[in-house]
Amino acid sequence: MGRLPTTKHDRQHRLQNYLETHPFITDEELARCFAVSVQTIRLDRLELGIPEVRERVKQVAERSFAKVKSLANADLIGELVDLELGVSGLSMLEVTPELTFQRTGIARGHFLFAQANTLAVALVDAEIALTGTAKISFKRPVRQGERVVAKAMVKTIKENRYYIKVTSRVEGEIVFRASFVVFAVNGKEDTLVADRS
Amino acid sequence: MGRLPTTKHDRQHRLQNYLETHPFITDEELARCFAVSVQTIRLDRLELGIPEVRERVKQVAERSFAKVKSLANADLIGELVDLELGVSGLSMLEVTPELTFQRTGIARGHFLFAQANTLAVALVDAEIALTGTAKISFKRPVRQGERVVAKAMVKTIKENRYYIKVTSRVEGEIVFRASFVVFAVNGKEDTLVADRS
DNA sequence: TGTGCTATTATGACCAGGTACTAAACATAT
DNA sequence: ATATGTTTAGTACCTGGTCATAATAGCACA
Repeated sequence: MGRLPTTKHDRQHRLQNYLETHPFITDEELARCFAVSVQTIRLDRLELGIPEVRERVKQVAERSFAKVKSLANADLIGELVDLELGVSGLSMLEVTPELTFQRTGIARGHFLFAQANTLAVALVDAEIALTGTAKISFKRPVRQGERVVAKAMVKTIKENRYYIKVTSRVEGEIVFRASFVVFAVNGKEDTLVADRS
Repeated sequence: MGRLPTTKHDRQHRLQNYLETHPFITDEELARCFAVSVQTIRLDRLELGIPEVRERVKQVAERSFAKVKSLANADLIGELVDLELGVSGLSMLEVTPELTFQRTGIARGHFLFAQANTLAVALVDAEIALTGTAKISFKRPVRQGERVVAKAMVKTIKENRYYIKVTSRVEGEIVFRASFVVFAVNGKEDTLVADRS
């Protein structure tokens, strides 16, 4: 290699890193930013297989477009794999990095809760189901990459109150437990759902 | 107005709608799609104040980039407005459409839980804090547009266990209550956090 | 000292997807 | 026939590139 082995390699490295956090920057701006010519930047991109701005912007747009949709429309957290209305249900949740504390890689508790809660609510055979109370217990932390299987069972139904138990496991080991009281609301909202809108 | 009042107006309307669901389409493609010339499309965009493809793509990219970040990196759900470590804390959460059931406009319970839980965990003065158990109670449904204020108080600390109460209100009215037991974990993970990684 | 090698920069032709402007064709009501 | 609104066409120019070619700078090595 030449006499400036560090320089070029180093610059390309920094370029790559920089573009990950600033995907919307043009070659011209990059050139100014790295104090080299536009052509050098283009050569670097070529060698590194990095597409032009517009392509990068488009990629970001498409990817996060889909992501926002999937996150926003998630009426259900976790994938429903089995459901017998009013009786029992099963849901699976893959612990992706988004669900964890970045520092520790441990899943944030409320996602386990969310999985259990949405499953419990899904079990209820009514137009609208609202969680009333819950007792929950985290047995051990769940880490990135683990697959959480939540199993819900309806224990009792009294009037419009469903008593539901959920147990979440990772490879058979219990990681989370919850008992829910869920209110079934049909048609007009009753006193519980007293709101003035 | 002219003799084709429907046609033009109607086309522009459809154009606008179409672009909301397909923001990445070029004028040429639009022209083919609406069976008019490219110039007509450009005039329509001009009249409607719709920017060119690249600009639209960029907007989508920037907006949803930020959104994904804010959703994914939300180590904290809700905005922390006050915090006295180990004593008490206050957090606010604006109920946006993403947080609600689309059908009813009622906030999904796990977001209220998440707000309370992250607040409780934030209160703990330790390297890592993990929720152990919780009792929660939803007092009334919260709707889109409401602003939930969660107030957390540390009740007791026994060894590494924090007993924390959280009360969430909308305009003074209690909508949610929770009691948490949170474990403080410093340095090496102890038996509770028994994992084999 | 010249030769070779790499890295960098410059230059020009070309492209997509536009903007901005001018002009012409078309339809139709008065 | 003329005025009016709609649509289409054409041109010059812009940004942010690709691709190919060439010139230049810096240093090693024999």
